[in-house]
Amino acid sequence: MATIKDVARRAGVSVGTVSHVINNTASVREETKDRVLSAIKELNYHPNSVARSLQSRRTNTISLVLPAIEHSLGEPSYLLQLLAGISDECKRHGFDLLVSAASSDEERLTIYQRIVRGKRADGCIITSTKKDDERIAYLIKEDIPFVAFGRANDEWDFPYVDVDGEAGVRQGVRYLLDLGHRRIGFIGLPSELMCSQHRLAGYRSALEEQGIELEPNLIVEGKTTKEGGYYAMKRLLKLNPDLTAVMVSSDLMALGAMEAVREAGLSVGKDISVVGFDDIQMAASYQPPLTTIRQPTYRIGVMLSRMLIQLINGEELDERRVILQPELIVRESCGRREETTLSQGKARER
Amino acid sequence: MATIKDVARRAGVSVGTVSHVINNTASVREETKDRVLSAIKELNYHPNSVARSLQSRRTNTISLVLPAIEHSLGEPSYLLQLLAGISDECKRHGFDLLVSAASSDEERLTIYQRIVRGKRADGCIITSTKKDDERIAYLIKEDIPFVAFGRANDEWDFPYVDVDGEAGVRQGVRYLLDLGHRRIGFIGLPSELMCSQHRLAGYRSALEEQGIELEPNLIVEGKTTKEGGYYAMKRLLKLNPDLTAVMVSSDLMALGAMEAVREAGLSVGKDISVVGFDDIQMAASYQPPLTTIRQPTYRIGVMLSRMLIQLINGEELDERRVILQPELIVRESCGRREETTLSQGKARER
DNA sequence: CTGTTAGCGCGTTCAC
DNA sequence: GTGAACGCGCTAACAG
Repeated sequence: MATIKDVARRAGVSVGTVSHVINNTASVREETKDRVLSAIKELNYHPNSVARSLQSRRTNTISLVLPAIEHSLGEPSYLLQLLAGISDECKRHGFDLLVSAASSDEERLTIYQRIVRGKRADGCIITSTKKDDERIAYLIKEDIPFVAFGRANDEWDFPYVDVDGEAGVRQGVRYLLDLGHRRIGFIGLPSELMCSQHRLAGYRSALEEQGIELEPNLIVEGKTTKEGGYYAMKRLLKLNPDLTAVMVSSDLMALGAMEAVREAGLSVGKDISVVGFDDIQMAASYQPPLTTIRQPTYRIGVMLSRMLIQLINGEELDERRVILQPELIVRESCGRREETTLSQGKARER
Repeated sequence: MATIKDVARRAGVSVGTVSHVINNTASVREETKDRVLSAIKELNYHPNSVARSLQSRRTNTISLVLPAIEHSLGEPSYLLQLLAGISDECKRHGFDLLVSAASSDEERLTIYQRIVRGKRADGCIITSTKKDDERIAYLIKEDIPFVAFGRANDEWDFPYVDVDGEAGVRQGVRYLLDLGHRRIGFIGLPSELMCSQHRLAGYRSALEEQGIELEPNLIVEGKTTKEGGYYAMKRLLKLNPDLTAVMVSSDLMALGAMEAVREAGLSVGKDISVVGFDDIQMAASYQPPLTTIRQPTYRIGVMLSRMLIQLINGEELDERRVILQPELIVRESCGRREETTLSQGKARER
């Protein structure tokens, strides 16, 4: 492998000159520049990025630690879109992306420490934040550039990108209200997750707008799996025989919920309208296709990447806290509440 | 940030000694070793991996270029599982993983060149091989360590991992034969793809085993999308009114095929049995759940990673060409061909 | 404009 | 057992 010295020797100049023509860091006479350029070509020379990094104290690399991929298969399309956004924006700025997968939270922290202290990357992106996320505590303490996907504890001040889950759910519930539904259930996420509150708040505010009183019986919580949605829906149906619609906090759970609806001998979209959240890939292919709230996952990735790189470059951030708006995707899992539906609803009280 | 010099000064020894205790590269007196160790701790010192890489001419990093992620959403779970396998095995060997996404083939090549010539990684993994893959040509020419997921041109000799698509399809078709089906269609992939031939061969051999003659009318080809499967199935049904089963070369296409079956007023699993290939996440959740051939994607990732690292370490490869066996996953999209089905099949000839 | 040289942080001889 | 010195490939500062 040719080095800068080889090029210098071949072109009959010094290494300094070669460096200058490579980096445009000083004006070099046309003729010598040409000599250098052709020497580079002949030797098939490419600067060694490691040596560059050592000298510049920059790796031009950012790090991303994914949550245990094999276990989070609930949301593969989501992770991949995020990755695509991050990666594309990295490319645009000449950065590389170091990806690791961790199975536990402790392991994630270990990885960050290794990567960041070992100077393998200039900064990192963290996802799935928790309220008192120890990674955030660590990164702030060590003064390491990072951007988070998701909010956390209000005490900490750090740059993040998040989706407006409240507005998203509000849109979904408003849509159900517009279709004439009044008995609308809500299936929430486990409360330790940062976003569960936001989504519930959206449900609340949509109902309040219409002066509809909140009923505890209409609100249940489930695990973030298909099964979680299934059991949550069963409970909901049992508690509320007159239910005509449900807002579910995640598509995966919505899939389970629809199964429960079918099992109860009811029809999704006719007897019970269902709205999900995430717009996972399966949502569109399911029978019936699921109406849901789409997160701009790719854009989130782009924003995360862009902000982190700005941070690394010492630039001022345009916005330190970015909240992106989700979008209602109307498909076929919802229907207008007809009078007949109502009587039918009563009929199944047995 | 503390360097090795700081540690040496603090411990009252030379940098050489510090290096020795860190890397266990020479025996050091217990007492001095302790002094060094505590100096390391006090200074919160961590070796700079960039400097190490420069010195050792090794980055302990491998590179993976994903196909245009946002476009290949057909198979998100597949990519993620592969990534998980690669990443886990990397971790086991102390390697990091550099991930990039490329939208076109030319871009992929560019990325490999940049990463490999710039010595950002010690080797790379390539996926979705083609018959005359220019990346393979390049990597062989430049003598860069790499492992491919998928076979290619027979002229080239390089290490790869692949799935035995032929055996997989054969299993699927045998299963259909065991259920009594005789008029079994085949929906193939675009022929430029390396795996399309293997899968077709599996179909052929399964039928030949039973002495069933091949009929060109039963074999169609489609694009690797849901729509591709949809149109392919329509053609198949039109050409063969007496069809009772179909082997589809990809789950995504199988989903489309099932839609076409439904649209023709037929029932999947009853009138027409369908077998897919891949076991994408949606396969299990679909109505009806799809019987399919599962690729050991995670294991493939592990193998790729392990082989590449062996290559980088200059070790002899246990196997240079690894073929992994896929597995038939029986779900509900197939049924026994009853006599009634046959008459029903005739009935729809109009 | 171009050449020389001193590091960047570390591993590694080779003396002692 | 330990230390001094050199080199990995490159950039940058300074001379000329």
